[in-house]
Amino acid sequence: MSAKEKLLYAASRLFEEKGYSGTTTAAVAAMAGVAEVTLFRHFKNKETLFRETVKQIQGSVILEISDREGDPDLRDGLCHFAKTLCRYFMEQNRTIRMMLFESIRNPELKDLLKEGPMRSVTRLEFFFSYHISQGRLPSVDPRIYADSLISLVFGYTIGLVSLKEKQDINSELEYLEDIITTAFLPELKH
Amino acid sequence: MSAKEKLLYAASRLFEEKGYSGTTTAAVAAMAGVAEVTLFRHFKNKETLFRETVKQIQGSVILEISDREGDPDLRDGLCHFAKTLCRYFMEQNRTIRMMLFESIRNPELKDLLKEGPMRSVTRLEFFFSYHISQGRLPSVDPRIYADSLISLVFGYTIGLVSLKEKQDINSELEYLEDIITTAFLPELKH
DNA sequence: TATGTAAGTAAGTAGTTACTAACATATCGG
DNA sequence: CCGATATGTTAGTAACTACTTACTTACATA
Repeated sequence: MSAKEKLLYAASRLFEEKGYSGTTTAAVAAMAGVAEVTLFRHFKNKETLFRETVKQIQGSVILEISDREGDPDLRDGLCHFAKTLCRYFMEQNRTIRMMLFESIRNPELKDLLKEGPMRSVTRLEFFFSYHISQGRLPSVDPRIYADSLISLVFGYTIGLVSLKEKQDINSELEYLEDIITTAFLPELKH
Repeated sequence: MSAKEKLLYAASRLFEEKGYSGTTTAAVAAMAGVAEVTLFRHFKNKETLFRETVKQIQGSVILEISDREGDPDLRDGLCHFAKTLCRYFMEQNRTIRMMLFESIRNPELKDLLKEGPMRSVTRLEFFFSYHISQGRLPSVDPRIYADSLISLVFGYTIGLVSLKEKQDINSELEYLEDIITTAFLPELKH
């Protein structure tokens, strides 16, 4: 692993935990096991390091949720989608929370934040428009369904990790399934 | 206004915008218009100032959402609740995002975060159990309904303010109403 | 053998940061 | 009016912070 890679890896862990101003260049270099001056040879300044770090964090996001797009069972597809998204938000929750905060002062981070969730909105829209075309849902703008499911899962997961002491992932996923079949599109239940 | 009050007010604005490590005691004192040493006479250290600030921020939260608890119209009550909550999350979004981030390193902040949203969960539970008792909803645990509505509104609002460039509050509230009547409990629609 | 490249070491700069000490002044209740 | 309490002023400290400079080492390639 090159020095630059080591620095980016260390930086991602530190920025994620301590945010921009809580992270020092000395700490990043130390965690990467390289000299601090090497950091400044690869990155013009701390700000540049932060930006490049954020880019590669978000670049590593792979959402493997598309494999149910043509699922014949709407309810199953929905639950699968929700659970996958929930797991993703859980894994990335610290990065997300950090970026949610840093984007207050650095609005261009919004674009990077969008890349993750927004891509899933498009995916979900396809999913819903397919099921609408099959007559399984009333023919309204599929974006409404997509937005609401993503909002629901996002809110549920971030609330979960931010408020609860300890989480048992499996029981949380089960509860999420309950929520979806009971309150979200309950007409699906039977 | 006493020096202490001025300090707490300035601190709340700065911590909310820049977080803990982005805020300096000098800046707080300057914004409050008092000498920095006065800050340390009222608060043992920066950490204490932060904690007391956070306490009073959350202490000022008044949720006036209870006035529809016995509403005969489930759909109207729900929309009213959701909109009120949405407005609250919008107003408080920077504080919420800051605390969501700071609670990564300072887990005791979770308790303070809970006070706001959690109180509304209880309120909502009453609302739903009333309508369940009236036979307007299937008799499941009302907490499921409460959790999902709060998750939905929370996720929607935080997503909104964090991703969108400019928000027109009224059209966002309308869209939220669409979401609720279309995707959340759609059986209410008629 | 010569040269370029990536990394290290060591030292330092200029500014910031949380926090303290000592002393002076203002304000206010009794 | 007195005395206590609150606040200001000034100065300082020790550590930290982002970033720079000058020079060195190791290795690969021409």
